Amino acid sequence: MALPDRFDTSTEPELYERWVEANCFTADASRSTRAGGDRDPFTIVIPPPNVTAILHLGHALDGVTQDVLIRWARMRGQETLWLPGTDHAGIATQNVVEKQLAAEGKTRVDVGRDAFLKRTEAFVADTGGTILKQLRAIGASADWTRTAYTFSPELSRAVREAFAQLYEKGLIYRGHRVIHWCPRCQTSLSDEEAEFSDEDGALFHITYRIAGGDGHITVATSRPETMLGDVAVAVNAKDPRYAKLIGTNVILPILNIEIPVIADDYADPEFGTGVVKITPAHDANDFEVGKRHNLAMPVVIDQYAMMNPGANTDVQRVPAFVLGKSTTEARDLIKRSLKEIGALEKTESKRHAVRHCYRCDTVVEPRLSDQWFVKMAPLAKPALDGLRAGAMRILPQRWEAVYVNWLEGIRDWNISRQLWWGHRIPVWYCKDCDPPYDMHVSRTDLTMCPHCGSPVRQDEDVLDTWFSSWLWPMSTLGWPDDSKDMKAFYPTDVLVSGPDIIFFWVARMVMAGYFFTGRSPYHTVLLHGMARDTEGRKMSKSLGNGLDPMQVVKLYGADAMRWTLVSGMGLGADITLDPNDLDKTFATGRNFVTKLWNIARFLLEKAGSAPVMPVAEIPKGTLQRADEWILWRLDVAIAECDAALGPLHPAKALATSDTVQWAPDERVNGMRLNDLAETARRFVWSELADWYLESIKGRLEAGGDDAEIARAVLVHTFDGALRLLHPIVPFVSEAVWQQLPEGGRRKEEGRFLATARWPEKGSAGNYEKGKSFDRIEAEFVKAFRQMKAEYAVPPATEPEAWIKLGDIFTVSTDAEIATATATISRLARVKIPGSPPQRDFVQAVTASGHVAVLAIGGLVDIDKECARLTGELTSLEKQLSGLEGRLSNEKFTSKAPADVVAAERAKLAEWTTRRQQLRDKVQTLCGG
RNA sequence: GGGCGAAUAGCUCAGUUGGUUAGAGCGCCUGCCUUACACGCAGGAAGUCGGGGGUUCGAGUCCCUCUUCGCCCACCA
Repeated sequence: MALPDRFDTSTEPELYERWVEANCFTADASRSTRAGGDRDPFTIVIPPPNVTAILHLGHALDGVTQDVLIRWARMRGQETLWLPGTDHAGIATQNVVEKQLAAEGKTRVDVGRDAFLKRTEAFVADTGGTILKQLRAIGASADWTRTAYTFSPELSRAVREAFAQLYEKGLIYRGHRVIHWCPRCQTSLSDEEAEFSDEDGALFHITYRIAGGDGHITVATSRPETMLGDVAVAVNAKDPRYAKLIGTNVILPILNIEIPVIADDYADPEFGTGVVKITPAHDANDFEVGKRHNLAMPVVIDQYAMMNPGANTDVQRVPAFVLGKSTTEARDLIKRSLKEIGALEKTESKRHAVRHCYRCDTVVEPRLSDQWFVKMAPLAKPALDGLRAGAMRILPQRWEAVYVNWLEGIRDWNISRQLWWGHRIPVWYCKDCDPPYDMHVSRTDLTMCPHCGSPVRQDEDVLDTWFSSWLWPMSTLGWPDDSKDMKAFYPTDVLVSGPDIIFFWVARMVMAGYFFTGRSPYHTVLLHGMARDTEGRKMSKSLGNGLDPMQVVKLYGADAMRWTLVSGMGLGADITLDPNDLDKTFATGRNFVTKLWNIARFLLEKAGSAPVMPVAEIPKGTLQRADEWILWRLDVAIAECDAALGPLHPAKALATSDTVQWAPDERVNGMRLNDLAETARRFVWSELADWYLESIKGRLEAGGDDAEIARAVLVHTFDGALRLLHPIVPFVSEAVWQQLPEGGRRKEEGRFLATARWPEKGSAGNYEKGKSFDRIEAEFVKAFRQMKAEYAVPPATEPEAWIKLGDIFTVSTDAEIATATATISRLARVKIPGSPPQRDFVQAVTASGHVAVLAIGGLVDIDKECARLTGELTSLEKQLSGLEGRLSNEKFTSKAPADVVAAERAKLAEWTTRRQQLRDKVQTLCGG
């Protein structure tokens, strides 16, 4: 059957549907060895994208990486599960819907909580999940029968269970403190959600007069507007400048009220003036100081970051001239006012880190409020121990330090959000009960108080989105139930993600895994890099430098994109792509896919589709040297691909055991997808297509038994190549594989390459002998081609003479090759041998054992050829003398490993021979 | 203020525990539309591996230092 000229990428979706219909991606829990089956499980849970997200390049990178691993594991015969799903994405989704409302001139408060939730649900039902369809388009071989959603009833149940368990063990508590508050989103944020960025600001030096005395002290602050909430100034007790002031009062400018000077180690004598103003309600550190000294905590900034009096305001602390102004306006007004009353000593400009909301980039306001927290230190310990014990590894390994550092300094996690879209906190309050019965944590909804029967009301807040995400590897498999999937697939194997969510997600999942199941949820964390543009900027929607993966799929096909991404990205390294030149950026992948397709076209057109004999059944001795060579190269490629991907599991991981441990020497092995790409490419293109395929053209045309052998070897090796390539380019490899002639292993397997077996080295025999073909390639063909190009031999020149060199191709000793080389050199004296085009080379290595030599006597430039040969000889002699020096150096021979020395000795012999050959050549051609 | 990463051919990047003459893709030059492939074939040019020291028989690889970029963390007002 003839294939079309090009791989029609518009057929990719059809192929995908066929895989799905054949259940290629559906995992069977009962086949897992953990559930009594006969296949080791291999599981990856997808980092769930936001339910309303559209696929961007980051997702594509993440998805393709996982898919390569998943497809590889599947071919390795594992019971493979890639569990897909989405995240309800509390703040992000709520923001989108709020924006829609804003466009209609409404706020969420206008529509009310219930209506807002209905609307958001409808919005998610309508637009959500787009990204999952897009993942199909890039070939993601996920098990869609298990698609999960963090806000589904099942996962919501897991969330409540987790909350309840943590609460019951005293690890969840309600705290009153200063937290990060986003005035736009109107919610608190965790430390991780409030991201730092450096901004130009100023340090204001403000004079506080000493009450009832002379003199003043100077306070430095970057946020003068908060002085309205000052209740004290702090100095360090060890600071001699201020020691005698401790216990006295100073006068807070503008408000003209007296506040005490207190001693606290928080004041750093080295920084600024050594005096710190204390605003307990609007700064997390000041809050701690305030608690230590039992200070009042007047609120002067409201939830919208406006200057307004709030709780604990003992006097009218917000004067009319700033009342109702934003903090930024207020900063200016206060500054002006301080200047007027002569209290502003100076301002110095300074860059400082300002926290921003990670969702809307609004400057975060520290705010005093009641929130729910998770006590993290007890959870962090097993996660640290697990990594140290080798139960888990992070690749690239340098990120392990980041993980450890964060866990060691971990702080309690604020998990309550003042949002509507999310898991409502499963706490009910009873008005009629006295403490401690006023608060009830429940796994089921409560309508009445379990103690007094009074009506109860549920906590208004919802949980941080990440509180559901951190359960993902368990909740998606059925936890808290002892489900079939939990048994069969938990713990999972690899987690693939970007390093930007180590804290948000990766580390927290490990903590949850240990706390709720006693085990790490995965043994390997693979962190890939990010996509950047040619200026090194991270690709993002806001910068407008994004690159739409769907556009790439449309233009070049999913495989071309996958190939470009995989082959272009080293372990953990960022990838640079040019969003303005897609043709150039994806040329690598597009060209490769086309090449693969064309090899298949050749195979089907020239070798036909009749069944071939299994290579292992070909009688010994009937294989040509080139056959053995390509079979040997396939084995080499298989070994290199296996090394690139490394072990599927730690060697010490027993499917049914609770202990998993990476040995130190295997801990950094594998996961080098770009090496897989490079090796497979080299094999199929540089070796199979460029050399082997060219060499058998004549044999195929000649027909007969030898043609059958060539066909069998061609089909076998191309089949092997397709298997190695399939994880990276699933579509084209599958499409081509479907057309391959029947024969050998393929016949016994299923209908899909997607579920065919990963090739094994040496499966068809031992072809080490094929190595000698390398010598032919290097010694003769290349030399011919070079000379031909150098002397500009017209390609159409007909071979004038055929020289019988059959023995050259049936022997491989150095001496015999030397003889052949000399023969050709002698000929060069009168007739320069130019290489034939590849087609002719084919004839050279067929059974005829002929080499074509072109007669171009008139073009011979003996001087030029002599110069070239002499140069080569000089260079070789130079290298040889270095080698001789090394080998006569006793230090080298005694200290270097034996195999290195042996290799050098072998090289010496080889080079010496080559030197002799070159000398002979020079002698013959140039007359000495 | 700490920590991490990057610096290798014009461009984008590989180079696993130190060990042949440092590789690939794209681009470039020469010649080819050779009956699978011009998204291709053959040949070629191109790198003092950021600078400087050091360890070693041997350094792109290990140590120190400097320079330039990038990232993360941190309660310094």
